[in-house]
Amino acid sequence: MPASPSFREQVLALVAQIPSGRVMTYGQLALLAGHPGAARQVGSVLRGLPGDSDLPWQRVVNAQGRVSTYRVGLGEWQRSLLEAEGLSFSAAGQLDLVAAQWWPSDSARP
DNA sequence: CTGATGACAGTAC
DNA sequence: AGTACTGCCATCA
Repeated sequence: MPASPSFREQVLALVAQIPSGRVMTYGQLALLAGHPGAARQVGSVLRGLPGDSDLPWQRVVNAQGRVSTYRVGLGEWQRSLLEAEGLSFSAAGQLDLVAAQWWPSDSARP
């Protein structure tokens, strides 16, 4: 592992801490990773993850509370996983971030 | 090193 | 409300 944790390592570490039934946004992960505004890189990191990764990458959604999968079909799968964890999606396929968004106890929430 | 890229976010219309 | 454009910033060629 690199001596200085890269942005990628930080994001992966944060995603690994997301408990079941909760989600985090890309911008939030970027902020907690120490690089506010780098939300796009968070997506790039998750994009490179293998499908059988141990990381709960499916619990990462965009600021709108919707899944931003880069591949059709994968979004349906991700949505099913989140619903199985107790999350509720609206008719538009969005979930209530106010109730579902999770913040590490280490960080102060707004 | 420079330019292009992108699982986003915020603002404008 | 939904769509379009811009800004941001870490990787990759």
